[in-house]
Amino acid sequence: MTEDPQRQPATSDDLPEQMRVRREKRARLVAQGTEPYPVELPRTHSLAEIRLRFPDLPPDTATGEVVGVTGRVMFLRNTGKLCFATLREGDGTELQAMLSLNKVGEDALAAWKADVDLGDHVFVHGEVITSRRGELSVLADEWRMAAKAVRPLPVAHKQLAEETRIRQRYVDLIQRPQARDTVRTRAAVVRSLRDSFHRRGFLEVETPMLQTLHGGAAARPFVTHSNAFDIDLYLRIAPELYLKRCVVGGIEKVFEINRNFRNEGSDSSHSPEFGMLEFYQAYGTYDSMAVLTRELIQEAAMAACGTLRVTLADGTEYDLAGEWTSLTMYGSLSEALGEEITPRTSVDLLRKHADARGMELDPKLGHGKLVEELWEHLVGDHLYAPTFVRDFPAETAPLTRPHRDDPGLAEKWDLYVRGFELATGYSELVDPIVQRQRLEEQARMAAAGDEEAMRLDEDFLRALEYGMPPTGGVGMGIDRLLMALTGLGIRETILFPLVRPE
RNA sequence: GCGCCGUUAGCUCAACUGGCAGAGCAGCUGACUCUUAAUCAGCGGGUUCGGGGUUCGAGUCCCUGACGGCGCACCA
Repeated sequence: MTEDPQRQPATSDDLPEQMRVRREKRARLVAQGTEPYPVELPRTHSLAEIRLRFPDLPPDTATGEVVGVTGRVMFLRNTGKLCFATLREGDGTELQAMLSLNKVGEDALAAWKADVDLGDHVFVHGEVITSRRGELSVLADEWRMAAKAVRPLPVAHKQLAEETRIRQRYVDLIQRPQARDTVRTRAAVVRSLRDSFHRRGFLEVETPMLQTLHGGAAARPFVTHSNAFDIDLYLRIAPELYLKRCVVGGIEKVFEINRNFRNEGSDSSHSPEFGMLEFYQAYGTYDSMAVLTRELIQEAAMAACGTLRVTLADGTEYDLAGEWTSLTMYGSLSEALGEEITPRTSVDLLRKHADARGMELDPKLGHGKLVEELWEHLVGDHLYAPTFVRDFPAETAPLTRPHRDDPGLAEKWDLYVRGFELATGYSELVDPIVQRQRLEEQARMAAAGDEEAMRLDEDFLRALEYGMPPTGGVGMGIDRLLMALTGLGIRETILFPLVRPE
């Protein structure tokens, strides 16, 4: 490996002044035999434990309770003989440390002033008291460096630039309470989903991320290569075909929470890698799966927000309670167009409606895609309250069972929330002969250059041939569920979204 | 992929039709035993994203590249 001349170790002369100063402080600690990064500190309580234990002390109280605490220094107020610092621990809990000359001694006080910067982790040992102004504090009789920060924190009172927030999420997490809240909300949602499934007897599985064929969705995949097998592999775009193999094998209530990868553009609601939940239930239908989906989301909202009237990032309230609206794609589109649209409506007529609304659409689109495009433009983009949109054009859902009342329709719904698609559910196609025909058609489209068309997965078809029970299936974006519950963009719900290298 | 906007001190941002590159916070030195984004006095800190050009003179104008944001297209 060659050395990049730009990345040679910076001499201290090259560093910004503030980093140079902090490195010098670290070096001084080492030189005088003080470990700037000690392996262990005699911490007795978290800051939160102390706050919990002494919630309401009057000003100027001495408790007699002696503790050892740690925290990151977030504010410093050094006066001549009495110093104050605000310490913060990981969850955002803050506690004041006080260092007075007569308690901690002249040398320790001088060292505090000389060595401690904003951002350092410190250990403070002393009595729990309240200051004259009533601030709960630890009055130090000893302090130690717990971890010296050699890079200054950004100014705490200005919002970080969005790019910096994403590239240096660790700083965002230090500075911004909502960044920490989002991580906790996500954890609460994922945990709630797992709890909900376990209560209902579902089994969690993990299926391949590296696949020899990509399938289960219409999307362009990432390609990688196995040296040992000397074959190209795809990062999965969906777990669907493997979860169906599970159902064939008798795992009749199954779910997976894992990442999907799609080699497509990213924006405020799309990320190249995203969290996906898929679940399948033998003898379920798209109707029963819609009920289960609503329950999962409502339970997740209760777990994460404590209410079904969730408050979004912009302050508005969003109500997830009760039953949700349900409409059909063709019915709502007919209403929006003022003209009856059915699976038999001609491509020419659909295109005429699109042209009349100035929509520029690929001339190769067939009936199904045109209906979906028109519907999204006229109806979907405006659906704010949670809404199930039922009965899609059959041709755009190659893994879905034909509708029991109309073979031109598929038993498929999309759940729309705040103008975006949150989840999609199906009565799954289990007839191996029909499924083979559908996938052969997809393979012809792929051969004709459609990069999103599915490939013919012989092993999947072989599994279906052994007999798959009637099954309902659902896919739901985890990041999108977070977006629905918080009102944030997808790059805020993902802790470390993909960004170009600096 | 296309269009528009942006990139200036550690951080957040100013700088008029081209004319000495600034502020707040942070940092350094000093003062202060009850502060809360402490205060007061003083001081330092810049490859104005990179490369090229126009000009007596470029943060500013032109060309080009990188990165980012927004809109459109594709997608969930």
